[in-house]
Amino acid sequence: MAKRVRTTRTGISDVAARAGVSLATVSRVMNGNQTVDAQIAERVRIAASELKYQPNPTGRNLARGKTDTIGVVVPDLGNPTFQGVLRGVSRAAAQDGYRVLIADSSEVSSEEAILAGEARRRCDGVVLCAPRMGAAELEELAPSLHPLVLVNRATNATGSPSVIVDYGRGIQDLAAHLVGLGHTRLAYVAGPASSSSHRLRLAGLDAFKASHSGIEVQVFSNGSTFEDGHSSAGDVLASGATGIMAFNDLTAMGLLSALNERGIRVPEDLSVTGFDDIPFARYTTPPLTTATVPIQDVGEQAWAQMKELLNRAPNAAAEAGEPASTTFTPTLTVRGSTAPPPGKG
Amino acid sequence: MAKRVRTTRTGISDVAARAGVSLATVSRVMNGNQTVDAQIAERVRIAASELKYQPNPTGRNLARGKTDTIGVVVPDLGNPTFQGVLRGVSRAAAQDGYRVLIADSSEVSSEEAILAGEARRRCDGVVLCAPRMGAAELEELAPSLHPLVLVNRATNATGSPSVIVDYGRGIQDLAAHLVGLGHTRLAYVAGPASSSSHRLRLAGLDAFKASHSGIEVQVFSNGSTFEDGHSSAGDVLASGATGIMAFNDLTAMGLLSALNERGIRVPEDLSVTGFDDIPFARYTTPPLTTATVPIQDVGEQAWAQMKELLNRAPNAAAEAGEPASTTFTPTLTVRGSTAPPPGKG
DNA sequence: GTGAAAGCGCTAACAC
DNA sequence: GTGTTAGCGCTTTCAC
Repeated sequence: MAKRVRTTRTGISDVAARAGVSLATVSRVMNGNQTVDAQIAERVRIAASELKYQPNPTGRNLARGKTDTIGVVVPDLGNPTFQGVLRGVSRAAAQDGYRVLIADSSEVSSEEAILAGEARRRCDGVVLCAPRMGAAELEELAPSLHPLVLVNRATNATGSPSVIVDYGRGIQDLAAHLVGLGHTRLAYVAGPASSSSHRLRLAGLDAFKASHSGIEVQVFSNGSTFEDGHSSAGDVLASGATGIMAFNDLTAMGLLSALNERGIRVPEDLSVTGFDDIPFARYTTPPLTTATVPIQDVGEQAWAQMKELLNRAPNAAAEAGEPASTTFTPTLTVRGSTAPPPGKG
Repeated sequence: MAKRVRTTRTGISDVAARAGVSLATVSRVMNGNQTVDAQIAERVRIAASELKYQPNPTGRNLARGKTDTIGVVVPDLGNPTFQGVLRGVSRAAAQDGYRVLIADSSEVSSEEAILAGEARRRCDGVVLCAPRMGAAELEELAPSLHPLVLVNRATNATGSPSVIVDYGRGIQDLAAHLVGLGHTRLAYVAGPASSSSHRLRLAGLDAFKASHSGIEVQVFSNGSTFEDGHSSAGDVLASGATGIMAFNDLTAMGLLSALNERGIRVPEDLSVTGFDDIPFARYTTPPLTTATVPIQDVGEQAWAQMKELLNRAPNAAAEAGEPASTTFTPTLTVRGSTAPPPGKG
C-alpha cells in the first residue's frame, strides 16, 4: 500500500495544514480538549468547517480501541417484543452517543453464537436476546462477549448483568384476575417448550395452583404464533375451561379469531387473556386483557446496564461482585376480553 | 501512546509468531487468498484456532477503507413500515456479509441529516427513509451520503437509486375496488400533509377522478395514527360517503374502532380500506381490505441497489447515467371490511 | 500550550 | 509463494 494517489476525503492533516498547526492540536480541538489556546482552537475550527472536515470514525476507533457502538442480537426482527427492545436500546444508547448494530439471527439459533461473537468484535459490547439458546451454550459464550447484557435470561454463573421480565408473576396476576372474576377452570395455552419465558410462566402457574387449591389449571402445549393460537381453539373448547390464558397476545388473537369463527362469544362465553401488551393488543375485538410488559423500558434498562459496564475499568469485570439484574414486573391491563364466566355474571 | 503494556487480545502477530510466518501470510490465509502454500496455510489455521484468533474488524476496516456495514436511517423504529424495511435490508445485507447500523431519528426530522451523515461516516453507505424531509434538503444532502439508496423518495437531481412504492396506483386500485362494489361516494381520510406518500395517494386519486366522472371523492385532512383514524369518524359519517379509504392500516383500524363504538356496521353500512397491509391488518374485525405493500421486499431491494453501488468503482458515481429505481406496486388484498353499499347488496 | 512521533491491528504493494 | 514495509486516519504520550 506504498505510494498511491490519495483517494480519501479531507483528513485531519488537511485541517492541520490549513490552520498552521500540528495534527495533535487539531485532534485536541476536535475532541474538545480544553488545553488548547482559545485563539488557536478557533483557527482550527474555522479551518475544519471551511474544509467541511469530519473526523473519520474508523481511524478514531482504532486509535481509541473503542467504536461507540453496541450490538443487539435478536432472534427475529419481525417480533414485536424484540422490536421493542431494539427501539429502547437504540434510543437510550443514542442519548449517550452510542450507535446500535443489528444482528438478526432470523430464528436460526445455531447462528446466534457466531453472530453475537461477530457483533462483539465490531462493537464495544453486546445486548443479547436469545430466548431459545441453551443454558450451557450461553454460559460458555458469555465470557467471550463481555461486556454483555442479557435480556430475559437468568444470569447464572456468567458475570453478566441482565434485565428480565417476571413472567411468572405476570401470569399469576392474570390467573388471579380470572379467578377474581369467578372462573374456577383455567387453561394455559402454552408457548414453545424451548422458550424460557414459557417455562417461567409454567412455574408461576405452579405457584398459583399451590395457593389456590380449588382452581383447575390445564395446560395445552402449543406455540407462539397467531396460527398456533388459532388452532388451539379445539383443545380449548373441549377442555371445559372458561378462563383461557394464551402464551402471548399474538396467540390470544389467533384464539380470539378462531373463537369468533365458531360463534363463541368473548368474554360472555369464554374469557381470554394475552401477554406482553404489544401495540395492537388494544385494538383487537374485544380489546385484549393482558399482562403489560414495558418492553421498551427493558431495552432502555439494558442500555443502562451496558453503560455501567462500559464505564467500568475493562478488567474490573470479575471483581465487580454481583452482576446487576433488573426485573420488570408486568402489570395487569384489563380490557374487554375477560368477564365473569357464564352464569356468574 | 508510546510504550505501554499490551492490553489487547491476541492479534495477527501472535498467530504469525506461532506459525513461524509473516504477518502478511497470516493475513492472506485469513482472507482466503489462494496464493499461500497449502501446508503453510494449514499451519496458520491451526495456530489461529489454537490461539482462538479472530481478526480485529477495526484494523481491517481502516486498512481496507471499508466497514462492511451500511446505515439505515428511519424516522421511527416503532412504525411497522420502517420495521419491515429494516428487516428486509438487514437480512439481505447479511446474506452478503454486511451488517446494519441503525439510525432512528425518533421523528425529529431536523436530526435526520446529521444522523445520516454520521451513519455514512461509520458505514460504507446509507439507506435513507426520510418521508418528511424536504426535497431541497434531500437534494443538498444526497451527494455527501453517496453511496445512498432512497426509500420512497423520488430521485430527482440526485444520482441516487431509489426503491419506491406506487402509492398512487395502490389507492386507485382501492378506489376501483370500491366502485366495482357499487360505491359512488368515496372519501379519503388523508395522511399528514408533509408525507410524500400521502401526496402520491392524492395524485392517484386525482387521476382516478379524471377517469370516473360519476364518482365523488371527498378528502378529509387527518393524520397517520390510530387516534387520528378514530377521531375522523365524525367527518366520515357526516360526509355521506359509503366507501372510505383510510391513509393506512393504522388509521383504518382507528376508524373501524370508532365506527364500532357508534354502532355503525362495517362493511354493511360502510366499507373501509387500509393501506400497507401491516402484519395485523388481517386480524382486525372485520379483517381489513387493503393495498398490500411488500415492505420487506422493499428493504431487500434497497440492499440490492446498495450492493450494486458498492460494487461500482467509487468514482463511477456520476458517470453511471440513470440511477436505478425500482417500483413496487401494491396489490389489492380484499378481506372483510369492504362490501357493496347499503341497498346495493 | 504545542508538536513529534509512536502506535492502534490490519492489508497490500513491492521486492525477493 | 513469502516477507518487508508503508500506510489506513486518528489519539496520546512524551518532550519541549
